[in-house]
Parts: sequence; structure tokens; C-alpha cells
Amino acid sequence: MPEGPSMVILKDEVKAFTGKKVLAATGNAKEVNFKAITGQKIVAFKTYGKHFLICFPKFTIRIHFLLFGTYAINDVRNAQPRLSLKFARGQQLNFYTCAVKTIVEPLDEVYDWRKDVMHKKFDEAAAVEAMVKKPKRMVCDVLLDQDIFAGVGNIIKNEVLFRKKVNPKSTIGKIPLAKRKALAADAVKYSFEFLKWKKQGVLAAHWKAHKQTTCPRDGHKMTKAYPGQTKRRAYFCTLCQQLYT
DNA sequence: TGGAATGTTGGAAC
DNA sequence: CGTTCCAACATTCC
Repeated sequence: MPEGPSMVILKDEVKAFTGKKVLAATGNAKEVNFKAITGQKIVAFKTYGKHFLICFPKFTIRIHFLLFGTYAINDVRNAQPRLSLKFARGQQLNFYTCAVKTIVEPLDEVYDWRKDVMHKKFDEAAAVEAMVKKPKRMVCDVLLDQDIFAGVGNIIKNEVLFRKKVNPKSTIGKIPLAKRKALAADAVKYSFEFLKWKKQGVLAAHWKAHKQTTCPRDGHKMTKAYPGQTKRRAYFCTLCQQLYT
């Protein structure tokens, strides 16, 4: 569920609920005033990075699915929902194993849309600059930095690094500007391909690096490691992905 | 079957 | 007091 493109898919799947009034709001989320939601109309659904946003006239409900979060539309799962919204004619939205928070500030004050790779306002030049603010970081950590590339997750990280032939352990400050630009551009490009392939149910079939054992380029054995400060699983080919140090 | 995984956070430690 | 690190959370799958 977690990466940015999946949130865009969810937004698309629930768009018929826009303008509908919540007849009842329940769940076991802690930071939510269920009474305040009841009777309110959904103004819009938005996404920011890995955040899914349900906008009401005076506040927004923010849902983060973390690693295990799921949802059910006009359906239920065999679990207690963190947040359950009931509508007319038995329609409902259910969210499970996610972090739910209430945002009372205007969204433009909370979110810098220029950092969201799925947003049309994404500012690639700003991202390229921000990447080297901490020049000693590994590129694998930089791509996962939600303050630079909101929405990029571990799959996108692995695929982009493979596509641009960069070793995840590379020091960001040592990567040439042109290559850094290419990485930022592909973070966006691949995210939209992720979106298209996931919608078609063929995302995993297009993985070139993630969870692969052999490099599709040269047949070399893929390395599996947990590099950087984030220690997230990285799959890469030491033959074709250049290490900048 | 136990460990690992599309992720973040909060509090301890320095 | 700021920064860094790691355990905790929680569910499903192989």
C-alpha cells in the first residue's frame, strides 16, 4: 500500500465519495474525534507523498498506511478498523492498521506540494539541490528522504537506482550533477510508471532490481544489502550500477 | 514456522 | 538542548 502512487490509486478509487455526507464515523484510532466527523461532508480527497487526505470543511483526516495498512471500499475486512466511515445506502470506507491524524491547519501550511513526486507542482530543480544539502549521505537514504522526495518508497528507490545505473551505497556528494538530475527525474518518471503498472496489476512483473536475484542487464548476481542510515533492503548489481565515492 | 517486509515515530542515549 | 540511533508498532506472506 505505502508508496506515493498507491495513494493516488486510492484517491481515484474513492472519488465517488466526494461530496457525500458521513452518517457515522467509528474506529479505534486515537487522535480522531469521531463525533466531529459525523454529519460532515467530504469536500475532497488529496494525497501528499504517502499521506492519504480526507478533506472536510474545517479539518482534514490524514491517513498513513505505514508498512501494513489496508483499506476496504464498500466492504469489510476481518479486523477492527482504525477508521470507518458510513454513508447512505450502506456505502462505507474502512481503513485498517494505519496511522490516523487530524489536521486543523490549512493544508498549504502543512504541506509543501513541490516535494511530492506525484504532484504536478513537484519542483525537480529544488530536489536536485536539496539532495546535496547533506553531501555525505548515501544516495539510498537521500531517495527515501520524504522531505525531498515525498512518496518515494523502497521499491521506487531500488528501481530508480538500477535504471540510472547508480550503486545505492554511493555518496550523494560524489555523484555528478547530471546523474543527480537523472535520478530526480526518474524518481518522478518511475513513480508514474509504478502507478500505471499497479493499476494494471503488473507492477511486480516490471521489477528489474527489486526482489531480483539476477541482473536483467548482464546476468550478474544481484546483491541484497541493508545500506545507509535507513537500512532498507537494497537490491543492486555491482557490475552495472556505478559506485561513486 | 519464524523472519522479514512497499514505513515512521518517539524516546533513550550521547 | 540538539542530534542520532534503535526499539516498537503491526500484519501478511513465504
